[in-house]
Amino acid sequence: MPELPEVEIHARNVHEWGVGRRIMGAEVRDPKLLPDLAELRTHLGARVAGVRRQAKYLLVDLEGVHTLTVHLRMTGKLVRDVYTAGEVSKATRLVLDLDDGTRIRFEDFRRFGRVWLCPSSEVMRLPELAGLGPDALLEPTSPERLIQIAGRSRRGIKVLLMDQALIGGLGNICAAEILYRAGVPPETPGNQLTGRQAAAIAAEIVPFLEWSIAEQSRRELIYLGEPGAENVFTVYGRRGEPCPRCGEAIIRSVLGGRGTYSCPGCQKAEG
DNA sequence: TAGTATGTTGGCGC
DNA sequence: AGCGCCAACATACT
Repeated sequence: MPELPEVEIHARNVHEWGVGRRIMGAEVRDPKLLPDLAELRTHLGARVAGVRRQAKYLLVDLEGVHTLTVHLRMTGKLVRDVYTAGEVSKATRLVLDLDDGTRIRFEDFRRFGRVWLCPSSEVMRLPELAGLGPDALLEPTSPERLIQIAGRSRRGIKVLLMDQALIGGLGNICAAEILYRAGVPPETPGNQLTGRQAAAIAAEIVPFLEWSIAEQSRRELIYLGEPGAENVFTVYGRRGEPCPRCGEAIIRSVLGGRGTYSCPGCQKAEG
């Protein structure tokens, strides 16, 4: 269930596997994913010119100025295997075969993922991407901007961090972990955030993202909840466990309809 | 069995 | 307008 770090890892993987390679085969196994298979087929033979990430979107630029945009949503993954004729799992929604025998499969058992194909010049005009705020990693949020964003809203700071129109890329895990690092309670209304708190949050965003990317790059990417997954996070998914810093039990609450993990000892209200 | 799920959109009501 | 809440999407694991 990917957020910015997981999508970044996917982007790096697909870059490594695909850049300079020609896409020689495309099989859409779920028409709902990409109804216009014929359009994709017109790009067979095109080289992959580049792979980018914008917030939680993965952009595969094809030679010939078209871009394949992918959103993995909750359970999407792009995996590589060596070309084999025949069996593909039920979760496979798209198969791309490259000219060196590499096969890239889009696996997505919950089928929430989405793919778009459009001229590269129009990518950022897709309704889904047009409303995105600055990317959390590529265009770091300054304390000043965070104060500006937060000050206008009564919503909880965690909900604000997750609002893709304000900052692109942060999801439920990132928001919880960043607020834990910053020592700020997730329910703190934006307009009650102190300058110190805003500065602490802004200072933790990029370091957390870089840590998460590096940490999860060390092994095969397995989402929490999948068999064999290892929870590398400090508070997320750890209700009842002792905080490694203060020893108090991690609590779970609900904010904006999402499970929210925090440490009552380390994240105390100010002012 | 009920609860939970790292995402996003759209609707309803206050 | 802003905000909270809920359902929908579809499936698996505990």
